[in-house]
Amino acid sequence: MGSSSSWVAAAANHPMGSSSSSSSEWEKVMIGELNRGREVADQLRLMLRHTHTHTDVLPADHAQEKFRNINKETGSLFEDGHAWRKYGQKVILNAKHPRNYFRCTHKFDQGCQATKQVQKIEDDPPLFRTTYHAQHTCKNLFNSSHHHHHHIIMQDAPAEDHYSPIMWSFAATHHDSDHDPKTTSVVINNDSSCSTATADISNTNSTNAAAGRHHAVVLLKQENKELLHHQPQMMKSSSSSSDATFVCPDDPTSLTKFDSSTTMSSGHHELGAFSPAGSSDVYSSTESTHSMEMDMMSMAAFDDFLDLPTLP
DNA sequence: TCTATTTGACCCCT
DNA sequence: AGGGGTCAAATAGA
Repeated sequence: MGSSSSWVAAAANHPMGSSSSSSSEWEKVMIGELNRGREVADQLRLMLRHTHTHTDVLPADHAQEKFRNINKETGSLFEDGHAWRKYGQKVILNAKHPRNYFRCTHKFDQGCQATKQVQKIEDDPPLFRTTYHAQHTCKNLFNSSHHHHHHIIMQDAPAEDHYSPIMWSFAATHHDSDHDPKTTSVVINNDSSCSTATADISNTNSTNAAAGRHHAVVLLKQENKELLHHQPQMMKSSSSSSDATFVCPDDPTSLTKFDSSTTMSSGHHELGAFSPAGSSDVYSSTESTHSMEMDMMSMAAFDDFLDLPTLP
């Protein structure tokens, strides 16, 4: 599993790894977490047995080989981490449903040539075919080169305890152009322990922050991991110009917990369908000035998520 | 006002 | 001619 080895690399580069006595311990924790992740991934696969995903490499001449198309069939629409813009819809001969055409949002500002087509090809059970047509060349944090996530900076993680890596994924929309979209800090506070993990994420696209998607890996103490499933966390988002708390633990309406039975409309929230209840809950919240959505998923779900859109 | 989606027009290929 | 992919004007929404 390619992304798994990248996490080991991330662990080695982690500030915690500088303490030699704890680095093997840390590695053990990571490997244990990854094994658990694999188990959950298997469960996920079972749950999604209608979501059979296969890769279909079209026969093409060798000159076109680097533009191989990827064909995926899934039981639901899924968020693949890229910013897409719909530019067409066509009725297809002998097809029940129209074909939808998307191109990368960064086609013009970065010259990214990636496109995809999405078409519902079955009603009951629902089945969607997604065909990717070119590699992304745009500078998104969450693009196909997911082997470089270890550059995410993590701080304030004491070395002597057990930690679980948690992937936080959020989309941020800055309606206010005064906000500096280049750096966002996420602080997660466990109110029981007050342990804090901070991740700084660089948004490389300052002109189109609305399309930016941020990902942070934070470490939470194992004994606090249960809290994460039952109780909202205090989170803060800070930019250069202001600090804003966008999830308030005292206001349950500011944080919505999704489970696998929840019907979700946007592609972003389709991730909920990948989350078995109890092991990978997905939270979402909206704050008025930042309009920030946040998901939490287990490493297993994250790996699954990563593997879906991967191109050769 | 700015960005995303919708939808008929247009264009290329077979 | 017509099927499928893209364009772009109109429209929607934030």
